[in-house]
Amino acid sequence: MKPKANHRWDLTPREARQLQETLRPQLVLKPPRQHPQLVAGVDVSVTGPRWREATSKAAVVVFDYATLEPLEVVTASMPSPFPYVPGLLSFREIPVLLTAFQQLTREVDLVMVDGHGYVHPRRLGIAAHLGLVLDVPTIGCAKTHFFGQWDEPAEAAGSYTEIVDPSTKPPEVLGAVLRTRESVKSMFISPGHRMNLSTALEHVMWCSTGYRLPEPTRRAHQCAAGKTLEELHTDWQRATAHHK
DNA sequence: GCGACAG
DNA sequence: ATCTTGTCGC
Repeated sequence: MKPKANHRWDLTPREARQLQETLRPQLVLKPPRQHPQLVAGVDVSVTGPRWREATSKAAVVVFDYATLEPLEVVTASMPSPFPYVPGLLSFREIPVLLTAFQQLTREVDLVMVDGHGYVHPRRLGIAAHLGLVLDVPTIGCAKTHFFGQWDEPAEAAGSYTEIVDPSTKPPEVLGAVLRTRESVKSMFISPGHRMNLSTALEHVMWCSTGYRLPEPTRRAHQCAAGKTLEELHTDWQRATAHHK
């Protein structure tokens, strides 16, 4: 998969925020009609104390949507191009992700990103930004709160509450806090590009197979740490056999 | 000015 | 994100 609308990434924080405002109106908050065939999970890890000497490592894992069988794993590595700045995570993590995506032999239908999407001060979290660049449906799936107000959902799996921005004229619904599994810490879900909230929640629940993190994100995190496709496939076969 | 702040 | 050990509970 290659970028369909790439742009410069070596920007100052101020320029980066301006670019986010420029890209914002290009977001499509409507999902495709047909169900996805291939879903990908992505994750980035950064090593090193000072970002100018740090290395970014990315992993992209592709699954068959219907069975969640892992089909392909690609990784990439490069010097960290940007420091961590709240609100500008995409400028730190997307460059190495694009390098990984270019190695993919398949065109995926859906990408689940480790971070927020529409839940963002300028509605352009990393999931939304990546979706725009690749022109692919994306979902933001974050482990912690970043922006907006919300209440804790009930303990049952599938329970959720809305995340709203109270500063808008009427308060805008940005995403949802979702209990992916009973009695675990909830996840922060929001649409990225070519997606809406209700469909995003359905996809995340479908991909949540007994762990707090949905399978694509959980596996991508493991692969960024060195796990191979062969190991993922062995795990999948064991889990599939045990589930029958 | 103060607190919050994805990964 | 990363630095880090053992420990409580289903």
